[in-house]
Amino acid sequence: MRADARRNRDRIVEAARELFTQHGLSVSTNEVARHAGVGIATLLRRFPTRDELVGAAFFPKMTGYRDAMSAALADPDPWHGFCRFIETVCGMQVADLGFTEVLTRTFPTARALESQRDEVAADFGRLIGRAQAAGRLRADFAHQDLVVILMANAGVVASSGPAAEVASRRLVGYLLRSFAVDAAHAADAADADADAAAAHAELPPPPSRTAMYRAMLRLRTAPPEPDSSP
Amino acid sequence: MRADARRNRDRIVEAARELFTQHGLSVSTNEVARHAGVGIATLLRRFPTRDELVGAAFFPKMTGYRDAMSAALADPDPWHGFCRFIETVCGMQVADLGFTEVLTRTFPTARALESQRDEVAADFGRLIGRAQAAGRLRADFAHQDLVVILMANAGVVASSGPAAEVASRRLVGYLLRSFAVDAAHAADAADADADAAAAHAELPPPPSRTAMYRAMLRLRTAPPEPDSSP
DNA sequence: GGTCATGTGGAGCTAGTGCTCCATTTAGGG
DNA sequence: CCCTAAATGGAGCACTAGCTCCACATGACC
Repeated sequence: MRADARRNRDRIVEAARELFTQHGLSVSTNEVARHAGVGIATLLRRFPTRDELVGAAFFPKMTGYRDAMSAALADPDPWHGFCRFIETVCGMQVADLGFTEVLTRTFPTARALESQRDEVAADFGRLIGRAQAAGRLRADFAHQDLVVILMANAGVVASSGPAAEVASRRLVGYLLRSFAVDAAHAADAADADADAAAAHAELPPPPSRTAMYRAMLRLRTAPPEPDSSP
Repeated sequence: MRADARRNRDRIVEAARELFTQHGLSVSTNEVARHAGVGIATLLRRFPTRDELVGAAFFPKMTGYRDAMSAALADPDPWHGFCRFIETVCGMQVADLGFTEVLTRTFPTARALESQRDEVAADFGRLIGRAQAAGRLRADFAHQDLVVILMANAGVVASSGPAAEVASRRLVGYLLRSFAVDAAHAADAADADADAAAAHAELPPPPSRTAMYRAMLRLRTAPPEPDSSP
């Protein structure tokens, strides 16, 4: 790759990062090119699809996301680590309008981005397990709930403008309180899980993992029947 | 008003209702006119601003919203009424993509719509008061939290496609659990409020009412200083 | 320093938006 | 049944979007 090409590529990514952060993913391709000081053609040649541009722009942020997970798993207090992770990630959504959307979608062609997301998803299972084993996270918390949390927080961030930070904190505060095992029951510790689940059977079931994955692909239709005939 | 004009007006409102429900408020004016079988000019003459069209299209839904509040206030069990209201309204969001947005915005020029919203807001204060007095709703629940809930649920509905119903129920389940006074503390009843608030001081503060109102106006900037000099 | 593959920018295409203007049609009171 | 005020619809305006094409320029290897 020629030096000037590399330089332009970097300028495009930088411009995309800035604009996406401030205005969300809806920013037009033209505007990114203009802001980067390059022609539209240059941008389009480098990033033929929007997903690739998004992937390049948010790769560093996604690394930050993974780091938040590493920190959470390294926390000696599993429940504290769990809470910190949720708070940190929702805070990242508040600070970056584009990342808010990135966390509730999936971009299949941006492989580097998605592989980081997958790592976090895998580790999230471990984080949940530790917090539940410690008797602090309710047994009815499901892996899929992370996506629900991120979508809910995205809604608050997208709609509440300058109040986003306060409103988001409030939502996260409510949710974490709901995920925690009641203080009154905490003494029973680890083996209280079954009890807790039974006592709070009113909690509606989580969506299936595949349903949430399909949602993140922005597929608006039900999955096709595996029937071969029309 | 001539009979054919009235007929066309009704067809426009009906078309808007259908399209907004299925695809959200982003549907173009042209498309509404086409779907209604009238010219663009006819639509524009009847509804010079988008807000007026939205107002006309969602007036009946807003009446349903008010009815949900009436039913909640009529419930002999204040806590049950409170929960039913939240569940019903979030269910209305799931069933109608346009209404989802209507509930997180305000449309100052659509007076009939907004006056119904205001009534509900006023009654919501009463609903909260009753549920708190009954010792079932935590004292730290604030009036403004309704908007936060609606925005959060809107985020889930907007992003989770066919899984919206399940995901929304899950979110609402978590939230209601968080709003409830702990079963362990419930015995203390009404005068436990102060205790409950103190014991759960970790809950972040709610956004101010004016901040949320400004957010619903979709004002993306901080309020201007009341300073007269530039 | 010459050469050419590599890279560039913007004019130009299509498509869709909100909105205006005006020649034509039509309802409905007399 | 007729006549006019009321109502209509679509062509036309200015704008923005994504995306393609191609004449031109420039970096880097020899």
